[in-house]
Amino acid sequence: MADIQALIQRQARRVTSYDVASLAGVSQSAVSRCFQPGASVSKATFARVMEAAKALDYTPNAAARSLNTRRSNQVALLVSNLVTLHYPEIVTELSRHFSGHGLRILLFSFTDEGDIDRTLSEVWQHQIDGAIVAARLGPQQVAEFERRAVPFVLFNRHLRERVVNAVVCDQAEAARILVSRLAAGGHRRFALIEGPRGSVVAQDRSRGVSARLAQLKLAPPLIVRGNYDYDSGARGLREIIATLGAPPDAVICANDLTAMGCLDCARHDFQLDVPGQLSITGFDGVPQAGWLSYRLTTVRQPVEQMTLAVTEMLTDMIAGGPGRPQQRVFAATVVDGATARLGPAF
Amino acid sequence: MADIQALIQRQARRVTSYDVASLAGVSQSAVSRCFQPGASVSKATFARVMEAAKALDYTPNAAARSLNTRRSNQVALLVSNLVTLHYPEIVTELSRHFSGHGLRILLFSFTDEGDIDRTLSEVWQHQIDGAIVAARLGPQQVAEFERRAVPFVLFNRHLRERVVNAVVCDQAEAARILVSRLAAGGHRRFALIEGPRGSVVAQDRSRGVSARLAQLKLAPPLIVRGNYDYDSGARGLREIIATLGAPPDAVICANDLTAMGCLDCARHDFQLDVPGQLSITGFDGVPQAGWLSYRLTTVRQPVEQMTLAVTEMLTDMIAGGPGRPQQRVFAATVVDGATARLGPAF
DNA sequence: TTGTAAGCGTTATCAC
DNA sequence: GTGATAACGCTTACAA
Repeated sequence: MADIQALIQRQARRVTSYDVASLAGVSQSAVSRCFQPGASVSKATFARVMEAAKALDYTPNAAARSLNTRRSNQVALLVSNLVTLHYPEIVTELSRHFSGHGLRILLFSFTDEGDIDRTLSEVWQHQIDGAIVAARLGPQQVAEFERRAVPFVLFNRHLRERVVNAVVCDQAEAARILVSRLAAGGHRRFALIEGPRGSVVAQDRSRGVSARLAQLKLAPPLIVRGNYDYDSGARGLREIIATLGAPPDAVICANDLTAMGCLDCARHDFQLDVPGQLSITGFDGVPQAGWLSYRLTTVRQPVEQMTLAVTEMLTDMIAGGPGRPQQRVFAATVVDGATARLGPAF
Repeated sequence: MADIQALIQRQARRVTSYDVASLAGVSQSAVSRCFQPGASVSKATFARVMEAAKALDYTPNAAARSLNTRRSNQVALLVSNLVTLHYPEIVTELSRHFSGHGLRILLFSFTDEGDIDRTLSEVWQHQIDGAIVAARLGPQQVAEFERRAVPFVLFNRHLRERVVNAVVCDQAEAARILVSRLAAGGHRRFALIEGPRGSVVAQDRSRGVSARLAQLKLAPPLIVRGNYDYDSGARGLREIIATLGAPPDAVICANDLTAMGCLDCARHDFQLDVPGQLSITGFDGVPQAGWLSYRLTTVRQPVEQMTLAVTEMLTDMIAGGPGRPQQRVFAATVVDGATARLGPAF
């Protein structure tokens, strides 16, 4: 008893496996084994060790463990804050999924995507077991991941140059389907409010739109630049109407946020009937798009499935070595809302 | 040169400070010093070491470092996903602020707040330097933080029993002001769509509303339970109207999301003129509340200031020991939108 | 099954 | 300013 008290006293100095060992009357390595998954310990020792551990409030020191296992059980999540604002759920979803595999998320977020190099140098300091990258990554940065043999998966990004591990949603295909159905609904004159220049996703969407319009022998869209935010919608629409002198048949917005801004501007500022006089569509399928005031016609990305795929890919790589790079592509689905006159899905 | 090549070859096995030392022709401890802030190294050695480090792509091993400094430079962020959905920005904001102090955020998120105990046992494994808790924490859990001498700050939570380190927004006061101005605007019959039972913030808001109404000698509000989400708004309003047989003068919603759901339901389903026939208010001041379709009358929490305060408090504690517990209270401000007839601020 | 002892890659404490 | 050397708290052969 006095023994326990003495040890508890020392606890301010941190309880180690030695303390537990001496209280339980076993060796330190026995204690260590008790805290490992498939160890070889007798029922009796295990019980005594656990009792002692509980009495002392002992928890293994992760730093020491990771020092010789060379695994930190930590995964870096690199996100630009654009991502967190649009899909707040992916951060917590990833955290939940990974914690099921005993992995924790170490967060690296940044405003300016140019900061990525500085961020990466911070990343290397931590002995992360892998990384999820939901931000722009250049070829030389990808090369650094490979040189350091750190498993990584890109989220909704890809490299044009070659295949790297990535989970993406087929944006161009989504755009094609959307345009097809709008065309089938009778729209002829299109405008497009683009996303920010730096975004590959935005580029894919824009290209998909233009490509499909060309295929259908329709006039190319009037393109104005946006920034993925709510205000871009109103700014974009004003610019479009100013340029054309009248509303087009349809405005395709780079994402839902922009579309909702555009919609509000069309209705409140221009008193336009949407979709009577003008169709407006978004991309993403965020929860707000479903709200009664919007019921936006959009294209939904299967975010939940995508985060699951990321988890699966990364944990596999961590467990079993590199394997060959693969890209998992998910299809988006059109959400037939109340802001566009879509033709049949044929 | 051959030397460098040999070392680079071995890099697959991980570059250590010894590798750098031997390449630079100095001792290992010299290398170590070069990577410490206020070390004592000559310009010459520093230069040579850095050159060698760059050549080998050396980065200090954080696990080893934290093993004997007893600091991981990691801070745990405990959030229920309610928080992340409502304030997606706080996660990235905290990450940004802390990274300015050389601290990284280790994310612990959970759906069910009951999971907190299991989560905490995971937290202790990592040698975190501190914790931010944006989730419900009971007295015994607070005690555990204290017993383990882990600095922590509660975000928008507090303990009824005693003062612990916390950054909060004065919800009750916010509710009082809101009710006062609604009363000054001529409202007499109030209804309240509450937040989830478990939320202290929601409770404070409810109590503030009831207390102020009582003070003003107005009838107590009709209270219906909600869940902080968009659907709660419509469900709540239907229940209120069913119970009263007619709309009240004002519906105070526990948060913006609920208020927007309530607003949409009032306008689209009940064809009510808001704020002509009915006033609706929220709490929080989320970005969506400002959108043209809503222009919600609400009460804004100074989230940015609050995250800054958290950062300051926690980094101070990490640097300078415990200090005495303090609570930093911020005031909310009424956002005079277009969904309620508010009286003067007097 | 259990104990002994050698790392893991740093930082910290000394002499020099 | 610099270089030995002892921690830090664990995992992991290897021997018993």
